[in-house]
Amino acid sequence: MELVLPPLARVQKTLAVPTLRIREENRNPVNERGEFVLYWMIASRRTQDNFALDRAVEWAVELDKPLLIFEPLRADYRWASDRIHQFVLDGMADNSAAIEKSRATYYPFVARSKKDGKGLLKALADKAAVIVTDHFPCFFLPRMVAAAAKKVDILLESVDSNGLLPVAATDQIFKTARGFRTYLRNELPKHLHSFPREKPLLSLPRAQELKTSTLKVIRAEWPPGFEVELSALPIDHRVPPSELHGGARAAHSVLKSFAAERLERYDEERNHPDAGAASGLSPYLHFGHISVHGIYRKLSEREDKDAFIDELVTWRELGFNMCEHNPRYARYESLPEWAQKTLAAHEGDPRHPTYSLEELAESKTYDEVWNAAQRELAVTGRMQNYLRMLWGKKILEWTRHPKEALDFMIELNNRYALDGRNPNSYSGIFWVLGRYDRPWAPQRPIFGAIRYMTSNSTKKKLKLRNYLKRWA
DNA sequence: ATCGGCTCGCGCAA
DNA sequence: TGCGCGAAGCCGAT
Repeated sequence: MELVLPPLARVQKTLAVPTLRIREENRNPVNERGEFVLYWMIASRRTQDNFALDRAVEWAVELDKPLLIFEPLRADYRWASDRIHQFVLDGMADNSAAIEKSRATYYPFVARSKKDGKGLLKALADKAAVIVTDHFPCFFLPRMVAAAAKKVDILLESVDSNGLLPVAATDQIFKTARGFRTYLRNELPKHLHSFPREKPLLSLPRAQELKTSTLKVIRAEWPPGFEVELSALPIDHRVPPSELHGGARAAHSVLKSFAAERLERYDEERNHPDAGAASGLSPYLHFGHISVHGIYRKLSEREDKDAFIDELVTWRELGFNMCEHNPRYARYESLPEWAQKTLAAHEGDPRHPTYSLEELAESKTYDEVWNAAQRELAVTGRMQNYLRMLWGKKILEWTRHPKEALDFMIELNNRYALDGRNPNSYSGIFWVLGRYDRPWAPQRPIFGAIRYMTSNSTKKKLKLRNYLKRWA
């Protein structure tokens, strides 16, 4: 049975940010003489339904200081590309428009070189009273926040705006969706009372706005802005921008069309590429352009919401649970025992053909279904959900070792997928190798007891004629 | 089109 | 200790 959640109207709500979501990243004091509260926006890149922003507003009210929202985009992280940059830049334009209308000040910053931006956070911190940032338990973000916490002299808090369940609610690592679902049924009602504000910027105090002179020197050294020539940046230009427009505005229009046109068909048709019943929200969730709370707020009254809510909450937050509590979430060794054992028993099985990473990247296999899925990924930054599973299973079949399959899946997914570098991407990739799954008979070459999938069965089972034509 | 068999760890009931 | 059951499996029998 799915996870069934109540309509929000039936939930009594409070506005304070729950302490479970707040973590002190260092033991430094608040600087009462600081000129502003600094919100360092790194994952929840939005101005609505954002506990971290709410927390920053709480500080601004308490200290009666202005709020500075600093949203940086680095160039030096792995997989930085035109595609990822364009999506984040789209989001910055929306954030700029929203913050312009408020009492807060916006400081978007796009690094022009790999070293550009070094020292900027510290420079801002030296003028600030307290820093609030986002807690995102994946990719390079936890390391970056920990390093920053050491470097600054004031209190740095990170706030978890990831899910309906705060990641700190439990230390338990769930091995199955079923177990997690059972846990959520009991636990989630306790957390639905705390919702982030729909319009937190309206709650800012009347405090004097930030004086332009305060940031004069800093602005001179690190010019703010989000209008930038992508070709001039030291990022991967092989991965072109997606046709998909990023940002909170686009995110809400996708949510609107999903609610109006696709949700009612979602349960029945989500697996069929030709049906176009997917939500399309995953890229926006990844970059924080929309939140699970905002989505739940919009859909909670719908009677046909359960199948989607199970994806959005049970499956999505299962991945956050893993990344938060198992720092080795991206390692082969984090697979369940039975999976490692059965894959090891078949290490010596012959594989043919095998493909190189770049042959796969360029869709140069013999398999038309697989090539289509990979082409969709490479061109759009997305891949139909059922095909993602088949995509991974075939990579396992076509590589020399399951560890190479894992490396290739991570590389291709993080390079091309807008929603790569995210807990859910790792769940999907590791599911291919047995995580959250069970053994399946009969034992097969290469796979052992790992669930086996084939392109022929997929073709029989799914409506994908148009999809194949489109990506041929 | 639908069904059973394949297989095993987890979590709950007893 | 036993038992039901699990993200979307595959295959062959009916």
